[in-house]
Amino acid sequence: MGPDFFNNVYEVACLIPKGRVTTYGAIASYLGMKRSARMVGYAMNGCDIRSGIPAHRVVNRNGMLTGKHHFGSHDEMQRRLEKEGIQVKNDKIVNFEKHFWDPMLELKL
DNA sequence: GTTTTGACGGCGG
DNA sequence: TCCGCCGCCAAAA
Repeated sequence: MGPDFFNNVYEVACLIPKGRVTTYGAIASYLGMKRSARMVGYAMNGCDIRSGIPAHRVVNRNGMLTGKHHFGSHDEMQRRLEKEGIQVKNDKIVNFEKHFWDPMLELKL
């Protein structure tokens, strides 16, 4: 794990399996900053969409694509998710719980 | 320096 | 169930 929070966020994001998604809060919790979910979002804001970080797999706890405006076009995030087999309706992931990937549970450290 | 602003989430009414 | 307030904390203004 890198020394700074931002890099840790990026590392975890890259570990999200294709076709799965997680939340800002789950990542924050995994990094020991449970109450700083906003910082995770802020960190993702700093990441370049072209850097290869699958930021589209990170949504808020309701499974809503709140960060879609940070992608090239408004439907870019949704398109990427659907491309991985995740259905999105009204900016919300269908069967969110089913696709949810909890780093705390899968990585456990 | 201080103030505002979020890609959030928990809790109370 | 739905809605709104509040704590969180780093960056930008």
